[in-house]
Amino acid sequence: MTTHCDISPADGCPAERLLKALSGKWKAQIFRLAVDAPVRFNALLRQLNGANKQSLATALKELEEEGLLEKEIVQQKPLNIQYTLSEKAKSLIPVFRQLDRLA
Amino acid sequence: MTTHCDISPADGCPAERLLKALSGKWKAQIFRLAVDAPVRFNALLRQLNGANKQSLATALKELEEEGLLEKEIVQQKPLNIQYTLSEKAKSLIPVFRQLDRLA
DNA sequence: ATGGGTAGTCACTTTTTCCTGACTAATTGT
DNA sequence: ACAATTAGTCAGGAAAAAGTGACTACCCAT
Repeated sequence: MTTHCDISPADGCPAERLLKALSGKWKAQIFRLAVDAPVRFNALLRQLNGANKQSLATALKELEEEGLLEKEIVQQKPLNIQYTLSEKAKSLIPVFRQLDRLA
Repeated sequence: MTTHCDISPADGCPAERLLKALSGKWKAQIFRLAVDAPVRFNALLRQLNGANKQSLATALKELEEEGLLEKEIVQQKPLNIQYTLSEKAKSLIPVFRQLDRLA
């Protein structure tokens, strides 16, 4: 076994998992917006030109499931929900910046 | 504009491009194998269980187009082609390792 | 000349992903 | 009461990605 992380198991090393987690449509963009500020459903719908409810809902749900975004109900009264980057996600930011420089 | 790289243009920042370039099926795995040694078509077909010619051909072509892999004809006589990581791709390895640690 | 290796391509089917439009359910403003 | 906001869901269709099996073309060993 010469690879730095095993190849056989159903699905790969952490980096590969992350890659997959960010590979659906809109996901990378949502992540980038979330770097700057918490994101919200309808706001995203307006910001991301061409996006639709269904795809955004799926993207948000999956980003949450992968532990990159955290959903929080800010207010119940006038319904207000926001998604923020998890600590894990925040720790990835410098790495992505580095990628921006190199790629 | 608060984003660290512009959101509007057809397709995003370098990191996002890279992400997309590695998001097709088998691509990440091919990349990982190529880190250890040059890869070859039929060898990949055997190494990557479940992979098929068509998908590998596409993956290799696209990785090449994105400037991550370089195709070289080692021998013409008994046909022998290999794909190696480009310099750019090699420069990304430490970043991916970091990702492995954090993700 | 038959079988096996190299590296693919081509047409077609299946699977997955994405998009569309209608609908829910609650709150706020006019 | 009515429109608009919030955040979604659901069924169905279109589009994109992936897989299948047959085929090419060339080389080498038996």
